[in-house]
Amino acid sequence: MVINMPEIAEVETVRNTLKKRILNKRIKDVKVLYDRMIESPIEEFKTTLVGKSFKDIDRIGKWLLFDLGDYYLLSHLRMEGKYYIKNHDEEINKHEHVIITFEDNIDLRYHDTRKFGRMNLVKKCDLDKVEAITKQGIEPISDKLTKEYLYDKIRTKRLPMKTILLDQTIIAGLGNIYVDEVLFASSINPLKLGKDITIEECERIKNTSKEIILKAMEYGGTTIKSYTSSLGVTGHYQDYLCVHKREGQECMKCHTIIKRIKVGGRSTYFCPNCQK
DNA sequence: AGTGCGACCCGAACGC
DNA sequence: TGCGTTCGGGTCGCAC
Repeated sequence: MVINMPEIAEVETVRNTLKKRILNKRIKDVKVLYDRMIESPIEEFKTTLVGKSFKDIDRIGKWLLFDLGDYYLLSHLRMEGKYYIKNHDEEINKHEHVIITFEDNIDLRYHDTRKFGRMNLVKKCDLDKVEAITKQGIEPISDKLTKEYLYDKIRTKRLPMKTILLDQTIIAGLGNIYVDEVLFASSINPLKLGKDITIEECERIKNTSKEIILKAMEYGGTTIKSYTSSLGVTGHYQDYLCVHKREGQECMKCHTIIKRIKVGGRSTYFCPNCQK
């Protein structure tokens, strides 16, 4: 099984890798093969990009921000979005939906099997009007993520912790896989409600989410080196997973059988003994 | 306001 | 190359 959900660590890896390959090259042409992927008007999207170049690539939560000088190209990979660098004369794959061609006939191609990813072009001065960006919470790797911040955000919520940790406006960047791992590492049951979480548990969440994400970022950085044709995510970090996708297997800590349940419509894996 | 849930997609897995 | 159905994943928008 290949797990390649782009969560924050994978997006960071894509960002770092793309920065080495596409910065400061003039964009010659833009093709959009699936219009709904682009939230801006298509013609405006194309004409704004052509002639410009990417000055830098930033990241906020799971969003990539391609810096065009006066504009940002915002890109969210959702579940299966990937970027490829290919020669312009290579055949177009049926899942390649946006093709950005540079003046040296190298393409940056956005590939998305599920067509869930989204792109948007915004003027830099309008970035503070894009709620998807401005509402992003604090990242696990940030020192601003404190137990007090977390406690204050969740102490009145009647939602399961699984759902709360998936809320990008509280902690930005955790997805279904890492949330399961964070809750296991914190010994917290995924169904426990936010209002019942103690400040000590908030500290555990803060510490484990940082550790897990830092480790995943480090691992993503090493994985990418073996990558040749794709700048997407290989996702070999399943080697490090303790509970996610391990239903029926023994818990690494206590040998209890890992269970799978649905929480808020999402598959959730946990150890019934370690996470009471 | 807070919470719940369907829609968006389509390949893989599953059921027969 | 069997075929129809179900599932899943992040996020948004709508209903209550």
